[in-house]
Amino acid sequence: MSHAKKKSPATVQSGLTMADLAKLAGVSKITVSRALGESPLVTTETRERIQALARKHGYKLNVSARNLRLRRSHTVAVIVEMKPSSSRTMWDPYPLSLLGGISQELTSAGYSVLLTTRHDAANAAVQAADGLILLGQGVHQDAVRLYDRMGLPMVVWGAESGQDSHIVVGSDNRQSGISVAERFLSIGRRHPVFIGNSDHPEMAQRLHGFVDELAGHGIKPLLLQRVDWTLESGVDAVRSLFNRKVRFDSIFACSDLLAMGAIRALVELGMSVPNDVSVVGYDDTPHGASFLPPLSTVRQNWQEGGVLLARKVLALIDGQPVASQMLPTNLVVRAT
Amino acid sequence: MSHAKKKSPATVQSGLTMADLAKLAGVSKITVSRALGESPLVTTETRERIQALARKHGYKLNVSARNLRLRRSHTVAVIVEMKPSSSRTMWDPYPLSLLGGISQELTSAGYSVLLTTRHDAANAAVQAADGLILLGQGVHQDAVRLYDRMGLPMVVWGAESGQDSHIVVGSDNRQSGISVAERFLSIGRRHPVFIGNSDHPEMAQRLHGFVDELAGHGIKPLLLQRVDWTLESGVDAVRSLFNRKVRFDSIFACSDLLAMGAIRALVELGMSVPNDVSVVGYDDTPHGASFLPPLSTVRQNWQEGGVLLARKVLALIDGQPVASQMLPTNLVVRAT
DNA sequence: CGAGCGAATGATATCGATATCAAGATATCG
DNA sequence: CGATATCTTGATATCGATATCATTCGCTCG
Repeated sequence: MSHAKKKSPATVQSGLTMADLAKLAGVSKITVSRALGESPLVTTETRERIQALARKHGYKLNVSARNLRLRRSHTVAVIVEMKPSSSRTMWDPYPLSLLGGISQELTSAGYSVLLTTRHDAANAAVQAADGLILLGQGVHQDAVRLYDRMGLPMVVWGAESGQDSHIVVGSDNRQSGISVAERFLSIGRRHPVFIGNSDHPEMAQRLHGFVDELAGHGIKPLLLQRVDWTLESGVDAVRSLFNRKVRFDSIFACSDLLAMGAIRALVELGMSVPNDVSVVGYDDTPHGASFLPPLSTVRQNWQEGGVLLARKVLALIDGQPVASQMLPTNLVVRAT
Repeated sequence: MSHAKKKSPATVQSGLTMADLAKLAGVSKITVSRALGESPLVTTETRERIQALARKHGYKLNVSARNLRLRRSHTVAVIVEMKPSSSRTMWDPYPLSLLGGISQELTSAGYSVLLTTRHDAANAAVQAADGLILLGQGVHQDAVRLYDRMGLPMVVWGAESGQDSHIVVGSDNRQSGISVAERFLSIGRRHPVFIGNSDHPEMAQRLHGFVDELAGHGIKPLLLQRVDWTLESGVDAVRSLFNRKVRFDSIFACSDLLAMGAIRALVELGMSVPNDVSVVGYDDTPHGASFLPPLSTVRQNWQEGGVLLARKVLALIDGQPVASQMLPTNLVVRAT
């Protein structure tokens, strides 16, 4: 019966199995499996013969079958927080760069990248994943905890919260805050303002670094809480400072958009950047570099972050010990 | 022998199979399969009983096993062109929005989204996919052809080239060009300039629409070829126009960055926007909306595009007839 | 020269789900 | 009331790869 499968080789879309290859090579299935799997159990000669045969006939491994037998999916699920509207995350470039790094690293390790949004993550395929990478979960610590309970190897992009059981990879937000503070101090600024959302873990870290470093010099910055990271929000923030007649000479904004908005408002209000007020943004977006005046900002290395995220999950899957890690950032000093 | 598997239910990580469920319910595996698969072949009563049991014990379908048996992967591979450096595609927001739409639609149809970069696409998992979606392949028609040969259902984001065998979904670039032309004509502009890369299929379509519509009014726009879509490139373009003493009164730039660069150069050269020169950009980036003056631009609906891409692949996989489709764009008239 | 050893290969069972066909239970009809 | 149609369930084979144990063959060494 099983010999009755006479598929015309070109008709059926590459329906070549190991059994077929085995017959062609005059060996058994298992030998084919070993030959293709670089097992040392077969002669170099047979291995090469079979590999050549496989190449010639365009043999393709059936991933499902292998995964079934091996009881692993060779898949890492990447869960991205994507809000449906034009909110920040949706427009921000960073997930894509991160994704690039992740995809590159995982694929070259023979893993697949399964992309899902937070809402869909109950998916059977996600639950079958060998590991999990969470992106953009910043505000949703509860979501993180939810996935944590799935018991899978998991790495999260974001800020270290100290109390979490999972591995975190992110930019060194705290150090960023310190660097900006140092910069402000070095150019003699004494009345700094921080614009951002302190409820957001990553921004909170920046704030802490900023505050702590300044405190060492007896300076207490003003926190201007802003939930939106839009340009308008930056404009608005500076106006409110002005209306409240607050004295300030430097601004650390948590996004380039906020920073540019702030600068615009400053200029409108007759102040000079950077003479009267220094401004530093965050993210090093292309707009910032071309802004007038060119924006000083903090740059994160997304690509490398993605690679690191991937390496950590793989190590976890492999049972190796893994630690959280924060990537250094660069303070890019331009004109502001 | 096969009865010897006594796994302690809590120890093994959710190692519950249909066979286990069957034993618990006192039925056969196949009945469980049918009950969970909403098959009409089982009584409503048993179906519900088994579903409840499955929920209670946290049963999880083994995707590999099902895919193996069904000879399909229930997976659509999304191949994204991601250049390693800080090139446009890397930073552009659009792939993420597209990805959002794709992921949403595919996941809710029970499919998985396999993310890969162009380089990794020889991957076994990709070749096992039931369908392919290509993003950001704009310039690389050769790449498209390569995947086309895999013989999988395939949908490409981009511009319709007329000679291709595959399905294309994209924004109606040609209509966009027409709309901008109409706009320029309606406000009495007679010396329009197009800034962009005519080698890029999507931009070429915009150019054609633009040129054709203007030709109907006896006007021939000037094409300013620019490979980079940066702000600097826009500045540079306008300067070169100025140096060549070209007369112009309107600019259609193929990206918001180009447009903003152009405007900056215009202002520097003492011209007024929009009094002397009208400018329209492309993409409706958040920066553009907040630009001073607020940028007029063409908006594409990425999210919807993603959903549409997904629906088309699914239809193709399903064997239904499918046609290419171009999504309408919106000309957002602001101050420029 | 035969026991014993290692290298290379193979036969079989198995991973977990579903298609197919068979069979038992129940209902319907003349 | 018996026969056939319908409904529900089950036994078995199967998808394609790999782990395990068995087997074959050639070779070394006492």
